[in-house]
Amino acid sequence: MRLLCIDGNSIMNRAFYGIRILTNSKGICTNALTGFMNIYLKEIEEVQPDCVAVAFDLRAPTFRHKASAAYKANRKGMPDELAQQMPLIKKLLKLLGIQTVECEGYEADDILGTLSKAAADSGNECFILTGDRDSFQLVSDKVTVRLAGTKETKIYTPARIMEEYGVTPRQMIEVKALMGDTSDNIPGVRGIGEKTALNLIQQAGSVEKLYADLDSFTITKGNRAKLEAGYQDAVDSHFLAEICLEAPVERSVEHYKLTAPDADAARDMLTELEMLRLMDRLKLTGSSGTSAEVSEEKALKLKDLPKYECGLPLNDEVIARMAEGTKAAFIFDENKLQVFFEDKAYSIAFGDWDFDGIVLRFFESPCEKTAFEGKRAHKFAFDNGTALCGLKFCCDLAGYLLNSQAGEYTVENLCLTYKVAYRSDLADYADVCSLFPLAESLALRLEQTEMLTLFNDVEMPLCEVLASMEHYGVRADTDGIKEFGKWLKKDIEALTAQIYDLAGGEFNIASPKQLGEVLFEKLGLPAKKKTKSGYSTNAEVLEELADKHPIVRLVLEYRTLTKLSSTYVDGLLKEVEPDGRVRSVFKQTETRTGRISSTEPNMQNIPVRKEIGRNMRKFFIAGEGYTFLDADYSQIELRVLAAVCGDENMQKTFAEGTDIHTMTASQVFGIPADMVLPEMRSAAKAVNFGIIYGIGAFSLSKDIGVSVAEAKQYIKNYLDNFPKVSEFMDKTVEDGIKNGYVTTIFGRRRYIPELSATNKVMQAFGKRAAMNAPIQGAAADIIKIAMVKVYKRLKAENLDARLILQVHDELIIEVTPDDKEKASAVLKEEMENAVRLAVPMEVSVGEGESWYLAKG
DNA sequence: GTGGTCACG
DNA sequence: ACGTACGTGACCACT
Repeated sequence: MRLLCIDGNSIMNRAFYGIRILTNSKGICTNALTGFMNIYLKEIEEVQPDCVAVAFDLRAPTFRHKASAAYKANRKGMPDELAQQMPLIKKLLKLLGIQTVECEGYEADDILGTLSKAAADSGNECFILTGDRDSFQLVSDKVTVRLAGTKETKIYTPARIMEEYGVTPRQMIEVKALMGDTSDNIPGVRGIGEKTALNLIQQAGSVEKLYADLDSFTITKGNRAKLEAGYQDAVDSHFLAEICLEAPVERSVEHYKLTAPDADAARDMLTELEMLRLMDRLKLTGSSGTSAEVSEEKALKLKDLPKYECGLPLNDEVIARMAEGTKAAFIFDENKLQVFFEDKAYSIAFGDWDFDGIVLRFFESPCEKTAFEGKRAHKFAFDNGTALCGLKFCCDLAGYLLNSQAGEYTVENLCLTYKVAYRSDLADYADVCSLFPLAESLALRLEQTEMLTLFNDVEMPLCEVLASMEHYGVRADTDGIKEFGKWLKKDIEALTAQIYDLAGGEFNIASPKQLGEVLFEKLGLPAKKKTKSGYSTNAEVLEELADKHPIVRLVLEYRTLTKLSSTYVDGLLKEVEPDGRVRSVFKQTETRTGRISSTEPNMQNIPVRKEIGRNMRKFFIAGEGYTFLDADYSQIELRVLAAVCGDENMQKTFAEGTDIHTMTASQVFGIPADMVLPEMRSAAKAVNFGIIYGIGAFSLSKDIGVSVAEAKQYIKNYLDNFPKVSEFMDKTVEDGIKNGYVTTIFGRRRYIPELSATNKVMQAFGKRAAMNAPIQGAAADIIKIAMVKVYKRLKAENLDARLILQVHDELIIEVTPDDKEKASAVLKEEMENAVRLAVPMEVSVGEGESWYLAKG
């Protein structure tokens, strides 16, 4: 059996300091509870224990099993806010069927020690979950310590401890006896720190052996004196450092088996504490009308589905019954089509007679359709000169809206999450058989979360638009790309030779490791930053070294050219299809903010900022008899910010069409707009970006090359001058912490679990993500809405024009010269009027036969 | 498979 | 004392 022993005090402590104070409406603190349960649930998932024991300290003033009367007397008492939560966590754990253990006169550590030994002795596996390193001495073949740490849980086995400290787990006691532990009030030998203590124990093996023969070990004079002076301290500390393995607690592992929770009582308690997210995660929700119950009925209905009705052949006779008003669910990939219709699962596979014909006739049938990844079907229909009819619901898109960071949207995962029966025994048909009840459960959730409109009006129609874009693709000038590639390769060869020459030998310039060795060791350049695995050699570091040695410039140049050559020239040529076009895949369920992403090839990161790279865009050309229109939103994110926070000054600037960065500069620097210098404007621009990203003084200072103090001042000036922005950001973060998610004005949600992380760095990240998501997300919503409208208008007006690319704030259309004026007007109009906000949206349109030319 | 780097909005 | 702006994807080296 697997026993998970948790150091309750230590984990509560970590949780408390990891999350800022949270309270319910009555002022009861809940942050440590939240943090504890987050860690607990994650660990349960990873460890999969059969038994769990949570140990707590219990201090009795009168009795101590350890000698020192002053033992831990001066350990800092815990703050009230944490102390209040201790009885709550104990109560909650009991209600959840988890055993808690406390023992008068013993610390949590002693209980962990006793239980881990008992478990190991009876042949079971034990995992100790704690936030501090005191328990390392307990590690053995059967006992693993899981250190709930800053970034993630670190796992300590005997080998890991040997690797990190060079001693055995038991020797950790000896080490601690020498170095002491201030937080545990173990004195240790005065003046001996961790390094020395480890070194001595590595040599001697134990305190006893060390003192038995101080002469036979390598010890510096000073340390020798310290050791001689501190003998008694070492002996006392050794006693204190050793965790007790004999605490009088129940030692049978069986005793700690997880039992069924008292769901009603737990629900009441969590309702009282207003910890609804946790309730949801513990799957305690649902006695009254939530999705769980509704789909429970569905689950029953699904189970009635007889197995033998799966896998019937899909033929025209069946399709003929799919009249208007009937409903079908389907899953399609290029190799097969499965359809659930009239309580039976039908199927046809590639290679079966008339596969394409039957698939297309099904797609054209007027029945109402529910699908999984319906974009594939749209694209297949377009590729075959027809269209998919009646698609009402894509489960993957619904799953994405409900939680944009769920990762993989598979039918099975969604069924699991949204409580729909999944019949694995139906093998290949399990997915399609679950689709209807799944869609129903998802639709209900969309309604509850107020995202049904976003789903029906934006994401569903958009998947057809994306399929159409994928269908058309973009024409690529392969000869042009190849020639550019040759030119690049020649330059790269010349650079390589020069670099080898300056380095005094050949090496792999593309290897950061080898490059680091050459620059910082062989050539002795000053190393600025380090990464986990060596010297940092990124462009920022190299840029600073550019004056120090001629090789640095060449390396930078080499990087630029090889990037172009490998990623863009070679990478792109691989993706060109026989008809001379590249067809990127636009992913609709990938980003956490609501943006779409582009792969194979990524058409959203084709170079533009520097001229050399920008040349790549000359090779994306309009098809024969067509030209490009390129439209982009001007400062869409700042406009969104101005609109949602309600700052009149910003709104006025956009309404009047004056320059936002100049206006910001005049506010930040406190001077009239006509006195703003170009440097000031560019600093203000950086501040504006920073605001959108969730600002930090350090990064801003780095970005614009001023001191951190100055950057701080800029930010302060900004927030003082735009108090509405400041309020909006505070409110957003607050909402994020309260709800666990933030939303755009269109209702798109982003859950931000990092906000309740135990780790400060992660939490800070959570806050920045919370501030950014409503802005980046709303901008994504707007262009998505525009795409749907543009698509419809181009069709309705019968223009020979089609959307082919989207780059976050930019749309590209391929159009005949005859229709370009009309299409241009449609593009501008629909983009600018996609939504009505407190500030106008401004769009500029360019035209040209290549992407390079069309983008003004 | 992960980390480093760099291309884009 | 640490790490450091939001969101992506592709390529290379290296384990």
